[in-house]
Amino acid sequence: MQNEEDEEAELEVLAEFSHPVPWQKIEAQGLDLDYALLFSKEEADALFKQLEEEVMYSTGEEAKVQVFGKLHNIPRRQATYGDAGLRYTYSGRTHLACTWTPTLEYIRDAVTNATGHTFNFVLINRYRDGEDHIGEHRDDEKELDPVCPIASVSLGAARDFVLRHRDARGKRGARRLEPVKLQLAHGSLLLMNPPTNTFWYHSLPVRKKVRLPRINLTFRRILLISRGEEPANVWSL
DNA sequence: TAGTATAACGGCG
DNA sequence: TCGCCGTTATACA
Repeated sequence: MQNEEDEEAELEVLAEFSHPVPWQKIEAQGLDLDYALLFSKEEADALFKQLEEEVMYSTGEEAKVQVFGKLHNIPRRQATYGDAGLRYTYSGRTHLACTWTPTLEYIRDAVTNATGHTFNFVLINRYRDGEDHIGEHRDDEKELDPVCPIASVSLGAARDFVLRHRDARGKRGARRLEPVKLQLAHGSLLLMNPPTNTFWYHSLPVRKKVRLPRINLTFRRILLISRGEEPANVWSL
Protein backbone atom coordinates (compact mmCIF):
# COMPACT_ATOMS: atom_id res chain seq x y z
CA MET A 1 0.00 0.00 0.00
CA GLN A 2 2.71 2.41 1.07
CA ASN A 3 4.71 1.50 -2.02
CA GLU A 4 1.79 2.15 -4.33
CA GLU A 5 1.27 5.56 -2.79
CA ASP A 6 4.94 6.38 -3.18
CA GLU A 7 4.91 5.30 -6.81
CA GLU A 8 1.83 7.38 -7.49
CA ALA A 9 3.45 10.43 -5.95
CA GLU A 10 6.56 9.87 -8.05
CA LEU A 11 4.54 9.55 -11.26
CA GLU A 12 2.73 12.77 -10.43
CA VAL A 13 6.03 14.59 -10.04
CA LEU A 14 7.29 13.13 -13.32
CA ALA A 15 4.12 14.13 -15.18
CA GLU A 16 4.29 17.61 -13.75
CA PHE A 17 7.83 18.32 -15.00
CA SER A 18 8.11 16.06 -18.02
CA HIS A 19 7.76 18.76 -20.69
CA PRO A 20 11.01 18.76 -22.69
CA VAL A 21 13.45 21.53 -21.80
CA PRO A 22 15.24 23.19 -24.77
CA TRP A 23 18.86 23.23 -23.62
CA GLN A 24 21.52 25.53 -24.98
CA LYS A 25 25.09 24.19 -24.72
CA ILE A 26 27.92 26.62 -23.99
CA GLU A 27 31.47 25.29 -24.31
CA ALA A 28 35.02 26.59 -24.16
CA GLN A 29 38.37 25.14 -23.06
CA GLY A 30 37.52 23.30 -19.82
CA LEU A 31 34.11 24.99 -19.66
CA ASP A 32 30.84 23.13 -20.03
CA LEU A 33 27.50 24.84 -19.38
CA ASP A 34 23.88 24.04 -20.18
CA TYR A 35 21.28 26.80 -20.12
CA ALA A 36 17.50 26.55 -20.34
CA LEU A 37 14.30 28.32 -19.37
CA LEU A 38 12.88 25.98 -16.75
CA PHE A 39 9.84 27.94 -15.55
CA SER A 40 7.25 30.03 -17.40
CA LYS A 41 6.98 33.69 -16.38
CA GLU A 42 3.80 33.01 -14.42
CA GLU A 43 5.35 30.12 -12.51
CA ALA A 44 8.59 31.98 -11.89
CA ASP A 45 6.62 34.98 -10.57
CA ALA A 46 4.78 32.74 -8.11
CA LEU A 47 7.97 30.98 -6.96
CA PHE A 48 9.76 34.29 -6.43
CA LYS A 49 6.88 35.57 -4.31
CA GLN A 50 6.77 32.40 -2.21
CA LEU A 51 10.53 32.47 -1.61
CA GLU A 52 10.27 36.08 -0.48
CA GLU A 53 7.94 34.88 2.24
CA GLU A 54 9.68 31.63 3.19
CA VAL A 55 13.44 32.11 3.03
CA MET A 56 15.26 33.27 6.17
CA TYR A 57 18.62 34.88 5.40
CA SER A 58 21.76 34.89 7.53
CA THR A 59 22.46 37.84 9.81
CA GLY A 60 25.32 38.98 12.04
CA GLU A 61 28.54 36.96 11.94
CA GLU A 62 27.02 34.52 9.45
CA ALA A 63 26.65 37.37 6.96
CA LYS A 64 30.31 38.43 7.13
CA VAL A 65 33.29 37.15 5.17
CA GLN A 66 37.03 37.51 5.65
CA VAL A 67 39.11 38.22 2.53
CA PHE A 68 42.77 39.23 2.49
CA GLY A 69 42.70 39.59 6.23
CA LYS A 70 39.76 42.02 6.39
CA LEU A 71 36.22 41.32 7.57
CA HIS A 72 33.39 42.57 5.36
CA ASN A 73 29.62 42.39 5.26
CA ILE A 74 28.71 40.34 2.20
CA PRO A 75 27.21 42.57 -0.52
CA ARG A 76 24.03 40.45 -0.81
CA ARG A 77 21.87 38.24 1.43
CA GLN A 78 22.64 34.57 1.84
CA ALA A 79 20.93 31.43 3.15
CA THR A 80 21.67 27.69 3.22
CA TYR A 81 19.05 24.94 3.04
CA GLY A 82 19.37 21.18 2.63
CA ASP A 83 19.00 17.72 4.10
CA ALA A 84 18.84 17.62 7.90
CA GLY A 85 22.19 18.14 9.60
CA LEU A 86 24.17 19.01 6.45
CA ARG A 87 27.01 21.49 6.83
CA TYR A 88 28.80 23.38 4.09
CA THR A 89 32.10 25.22 4.54
CA TYR A 90 33.28 27.89 2.13
CA SER A 91 35.31 31.03 2.41
CA GLY A 92 36.43 29.99 5.89
CA ARG A 93 32.92 29.75 7.38
CA THR A 94 30.73 26.75 8.11
CA HIS A 95 27.00 27.02 7.48
CA LEU A 96 24.40 24.64 8.86
CA ALA A 97 21.60 23.89 6.40
CA CYS A 98 18.04 24.78 7.37
CA THR A 99 15.56 22.06 6.42
CA TRP A 100 13.88 22.34 3.01
CA THR A 101 10.79 24.52 2.62
CA PRO A 102 7.96 23.27 0.34
CA THR A 103 8.87 25.79 -2.37
CA LEU A 104 12.54 24.85 -2.28
CA GLU A 105 11.62 21.15 -2.53
CA TYR A 106 9.39 21.92 -5.50
CA ILE A 107 12.18 23.78 -7.33
CA ARG A 108 14.74 21.11 -6.38
CA ASP A 109 12.50 18.38 -7.81
CA ALA A 110 11.93 20.38 -11.00
CA VAL A 111 15.70 20.67 -11.45
CA THR A 112 16.18 16.96 -10.77
CA ASN A 113 13.51 16.10 -13.31
CA ALA A 114 15.07 18.35 -15.95
CA THR A 115 18.64 17.16 -15.36
CA GLY A 116 18.56 13.63 -13.93
CA HIS A 117 20.73 14.79 -11.00
CA THR A 118 19.76 14.77 -7.32
CA PHE A 119 20.79 17.45 -4.85
CA ASN A 120 20.99 17.56 -1.05
CA PHE A 121 21.83 21.24 -0.54
CA VAL A 122 21.06 24.70 -1.90
CA LEU A 123 22.92 27.97 -1.38
CA ILE A 124 20.59 30.94 -1.83
CA ASN A 125 21.89 34.39 -2.74
CA ARG A 126 19.53 37.37 -2.84
CA TYR A 127 20.73 40.46 -4.69
CA ARG A 128 18.59 43.39 -3.51
CA ASP A 129 19.38 45.48 -6.60
CA GLY A 130 22.21 46.07 -9.08
CA GLU A 131 24.56 47.25 -6.31
CA ASP A 132 24.52 43.81 -4.74
CA HIS A 133 26.99 41.42 -6.35
CA ILE A 134 29.43 38.57 -5.86
CA GLY A 135 33.13 38.65 -6.71
CA GLU A 136 35.06 36.23 -8.86
CA HIS A 137 35.44 32.80 -7.29
CA ARG A 138 35.24 29.09 -7.96
CA ASP A 139 32.89 26.62 -6.29
CA ASP A 140 35.77 24.28 -5.59
CA GLU A 141 35.04 23.06 -2.08
CA LYS A 142 36.37 19.61 -1.25
CA GLU A 143 33.03 18.45 0.09
CA LEU A 144 31.24 18.88 -3.25
CA ASP A 145 30.57 15.73 -5.27
CA PRO A 146 33.02 16.16 -8.18
CA VAL A 147 30.79 14.44 -10.73
CA CYS A 148 27.63 16.40 -9.97
CA PRO A 149 26.94 19.69 -11.77
CA ILE A 150 25.96 22.79 -9.81
CA ALA A 151 22.48 23.83 -10.86
CA SER A 152 21.79 27.57 -10.71
CA VAL A 153 18.16 28.75 -10.78
CA SER A 154 17.47 32.47 -11.31
CA LEU A 155 14.30 34.28 -10.23
CA GLY A 156 13.56 38.01 -10.45
CA ALA A 157 15.69 40.66 -12.16
CA ALA A 158 17.85 39.41 -15.03
CA ARG A 159 21.57 39.83 -14.27
CA ASP A 160 24.80 39.46 -16.19
CA PHE A 161 26.98 36.49 -15.26
CA VAL A 162 30.67 36.43 -16.19
CA LEU A 163 33.12 33.53 -16.32
CA ARG A 164 36.91 33.93 -16.69
CA HIS A 165 39.52 31.22 -17.17
CA ARG A 166 42.05 31.03 -14.32
CA ASP A 167 44.97 31.44 -16.75
CA ALA A 168 43.52 34.66 -18.19
CA ARG A 169 43.63 36.53 -14.84
CA GLY A 170 46.26 38.90 -13.44
CA LYS A 171 48.36 41.58 -15.16
CA ARG A 172 50.47 39.16 -17.15
CA GLY A 173 47.65 36.71 -17.55
CA ALA A 174 49.24 33.95 -19.56
CA ARG A 175 46.68 32.98 -22.18
CA ARG A 176 44.27 35.02 -24.23
CA LEU A 177 41.02 33.34 -23.36
CA GLU A 178 37.99 35.59 -23.68
CA PRO A 179 35.56 35.81 -20.76
CA VAL A 180 32.22 34.07 -21.25
CA LYS A 181 29.25 36.38 -20.56
CA LEU A 182 25.63 35.33 -20.11
CA GLN A 183 22.44 36.99 -19.02
CA LEU A 184 20.52 34.87 -16.53
CA ALA A 185 16.80 35.30 -17.11
CA HIS A 186 13.82 35.04 -14.74
CA GLY A 187 12.96 31.33 -14.47
CA SER A 188 16.22 30.10 -16.03
CA LEU A 189 18.44 27.17 -15.11
CA LEU A 190 22.20 27.15 -15.69
CA LEU A 191 24.16 23.92 -15.22
CA MET A 192 27.85 24.24 -14.44
CA ASN A 193 29.20 20.84 -15.41
CA PRO A 194 32.56 19.43 -14.35
CA PRO A 195 35.32 20.38 -14.87
CA THR A 196 34.12 23.99 -15.29
CA ASN A 197 34.77 24.93 -11.66
CA THR A 198 38.35 23.68 -11.80
CA PHE A 199 39.38 26.14 -14.51
CA TRP A 200 36.82 28.96 -14.58
CA TYR A 201 36.04 31.67 -12.04
CA HIS A 202 32.59 33.24 -12.10
CA SER A 203 31.06 36.46 -10.79
CA LEU A 204 27.88 38.49 -10.76
CA PRO A 205 29.15 42.05 -11.38
CA VAL A 206 27.55 45.30 -10.21
CA ARG A 207 24.92 46.63 -12.63
CA LYS A 208 23.94 50.14 -11.52
CA LYS A 209 20.87 50.30 -13.74
CA VAL A 210 19.23 47.25 -12.16
CA ARG A 211 16.69 48.35 -9.55
CA LEU A 212 14.92 45.09 -8.76
CA PRO A 213 15.92 42.07 -6.68
CA ARG A 214 17.10 38.70 -7.93
CA ILE A 215 17.12 35.42 -6.05
CA ASN A 216 19.65 32.80 -7.12
CA LEU A 217 19.53 29.20 -5.93
CA THR A 218 22.57 26.98 -6.50
CA PHE A 219 21.72 23.34 -5.92
CA ARG A 220 24.65 21.13 -5.01
CA ARG A 221 25.47 17.58 -3.96
CA ILE A 222 27.59 17.45 -0.84
CA LEU A 223 29.47 14.26 -0.02
CA LEU A 224 28.43 12.85 3.35
CA ILE A 225 31.83 11.43 4.22
CA SER A 226 35.05 13.37 3.80
CA ARG A 227 38.34 11.85 2.61
CA GLY A 228 39.28 10.91 6.13
CA GLU A 229 37.15 8.61 8.24
CA GLU A 230 35.23 11.33 10.05
CA PRO A 231 31.69 12.21 9.02
CA ALA A 232 32.77 15.81 8.58
CA ASN A 233 29.62 17.23 7.01
CA VAL A 234 26.97 15.84 9.34
CA TRP A 235 26.45 16.69 12.97
CA SER A 236 25.17 13.41 14.36
CA LEU A 237 23.35 10.53 12.71
C1' DT B 1 54.32 21.06 7.30
C1' DA B 2 54.82 25.19 4.30
C1' DG B 3 52.87 26.88 0.35
C1' DT B 4 48.91 28.42 -1.69
C1' DA B 5 44.63 30.73 -2.35
C1' DT B 6 41.50 34.44 -1.23
C1' DA B 7 32.97 34.35 -2.44
C1' DA B 8 36.09 41.43 -0.18
C1' DC B 9 37.33 46.31 -1.24
C1' DG B 10 39.21 50.73 -3.37
C1' DG B 11 41.78 52.94 -7.08
C1' DC B 12 42.74 53.68 -11.48
C1' DG B 13 41.88 53.82 -17.06
C1' DT C 1 29.63 52.94 -15.47
C1' DC C 2 32.52 49.10 -16.13
C1' DG C 3 36.37 46.10 -15.59
C1' DC C 4 40.89 45.14 -14.24
C1' DC C 5 44.54 45.31 -10.72
C1' DG C 6 46.71 44.77 -6.14
C1' DT C 7 45.96 43.90 -1.83
C1' DT C 8 47.14 40.92 2.99
C1' DA C 9 46.88 38.03 6.99
C1' DT C 10 44.33 34.18 7.62
C1' DA C 11 42.81 29.52 6.72
C1' DC C 12 43.78 25.26 5.34
C1' DA C 13 46.30 19.23 5.54
